[in-house]
Amino acid sequence: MGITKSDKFTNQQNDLANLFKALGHPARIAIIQTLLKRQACVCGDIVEDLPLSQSTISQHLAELKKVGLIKGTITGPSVCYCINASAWAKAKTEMDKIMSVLIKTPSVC
Amino acid sequence: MGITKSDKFTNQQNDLANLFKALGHPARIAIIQTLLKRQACVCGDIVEDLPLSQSTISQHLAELKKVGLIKGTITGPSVCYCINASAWAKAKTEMDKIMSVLIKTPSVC
DNA sequence: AACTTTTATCGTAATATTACGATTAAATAA
DNA sequence: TTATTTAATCGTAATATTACGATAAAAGTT
Repeated sequence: MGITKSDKFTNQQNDLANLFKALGHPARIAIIQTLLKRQACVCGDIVEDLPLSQSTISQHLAELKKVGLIKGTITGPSVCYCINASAWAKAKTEMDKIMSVLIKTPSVC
Repeated sequence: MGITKSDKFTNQQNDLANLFKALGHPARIAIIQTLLKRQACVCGDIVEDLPLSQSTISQHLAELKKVGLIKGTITGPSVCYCINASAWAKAKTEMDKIMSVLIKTPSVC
């Protein structure tokens, strides 16, 4: 059918998947890197940096904002975006939780 | 258009995005967790554990295998899947590289 | 008020993903 | 050889994502 059966999985599984999914596009990785590079992080700056149209960038920003990894503050006519450090810390904790076990798992086959 | 412009981004950005993307589905998170729980990790066991059909599970396994996070060994008529610990270690290193900077980034706005 | 700048949203088209049943292929068992 | 078992692949339909141009909305400027 093509619809992801979120209801069949736990909240923990869905949340973690949504977090990974938000980072599962090169443009969104690039946006994060741009936000790191520039301290002043106006939307227009990102559009200048990336080879995508303004509307597409806006969509990607919305997805990152949806999972809370970035936040945007309206400053006059423009919007200042930046990393939401506390959300990243929380995300890292969740990822580390599963990752630290995984790297220690012996390969049985 | 709807096609991801991979060619416009760096290999590092594409690789990292592909890694995250592979983990961006609750079924694939669940599969990883099943592989952790059971040491013997025959495909059929996973199908029993998850509320998805055999063919769908097989597709998800293929995606995880594509990015190298799991490996499968043919043992008779069945296939034994398991975590590829070294690939996870590499993935964790890549993720940590960007994550550790992010959690220290002050929120300017 | 009229204009400009900036970003979000709308409408759309193209591609990708998800899911399932049916079939195939490969190995074992009878 | 002929089943049987197991997993991958094929065919398909439905939904989601990606991307863009055009338009709208909101704030500042003249």
